[in-house]
Amino acid sequence: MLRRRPLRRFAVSLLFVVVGGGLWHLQERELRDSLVWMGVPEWQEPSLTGFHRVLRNDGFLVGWSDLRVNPLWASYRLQAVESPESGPRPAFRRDWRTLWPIGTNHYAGSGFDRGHLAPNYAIAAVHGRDAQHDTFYMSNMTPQRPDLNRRLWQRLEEVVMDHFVPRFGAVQVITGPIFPERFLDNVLNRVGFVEIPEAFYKIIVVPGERPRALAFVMPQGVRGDESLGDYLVSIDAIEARTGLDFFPRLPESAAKVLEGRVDTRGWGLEEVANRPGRFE
DNA sequence: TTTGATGT
Repeated sequence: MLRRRPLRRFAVSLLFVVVGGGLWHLQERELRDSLVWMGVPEWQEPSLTGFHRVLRNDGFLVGWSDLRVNPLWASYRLQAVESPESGPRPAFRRDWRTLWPIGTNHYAGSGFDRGHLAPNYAIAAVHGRDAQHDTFYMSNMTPQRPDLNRRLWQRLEEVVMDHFVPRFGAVQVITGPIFPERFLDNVLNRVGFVEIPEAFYKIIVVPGERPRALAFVMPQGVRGDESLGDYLVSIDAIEARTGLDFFPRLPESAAKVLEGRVDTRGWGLEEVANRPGRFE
């Protein structure tokens, strides 16, 4: 009798681990699903450069690559709010989850900005103060040239929050960096530990029965005053350059329609494509 | 400052 007790104790412990772990997993999946549309992005084929782990933040998810020392994507939902406000700008923050020592001065003197993926203003306005703080994690930053970050990219983010969100009521955004095709060609092109992307993508989806999407790719070397329309691409084109599958749960037939072409009808892009930036 | 870096 006494001899069987350790075994029983082990069985009970195992039960707790399995049930508890299962519950945790379910809850985690639910939380993730609430922050993405049609599934968490996946890599199309197993590869070192595609590997990422998901960092969950307040209001947004980040796919973190320990190899590129970059966020490969950030995903968040924006819905219309009565009076969008962001409050004062928080300080940048080290993120210990990255393991890599990326302090807030990591980009100093490099000629690159600490460019947000999940944006400060829109996340703050929609998801509140705690979420805003999370956008200042260094794990949400990637090296961006100032003329892109402060001008063309800023204009795009402004159009998303001030034009698309009110127009459609809610949108899902996925955004991230694009690296040269061959990993080794760019492996030493870094700010400290952080690999420097050659371009950035942003995908905006209006969820619904018949979802619509608009997608952009913007290279580092812009002036900043270009028309947003010059950078329209299909989602397929972005998947080809990143190796990611952005909406793994979207049925194939729907994906073909949504991802295969550029369709600007109904977005009113021409009204805002040349809107000047805020800081020029 | 709806983006940031720089310098004190």
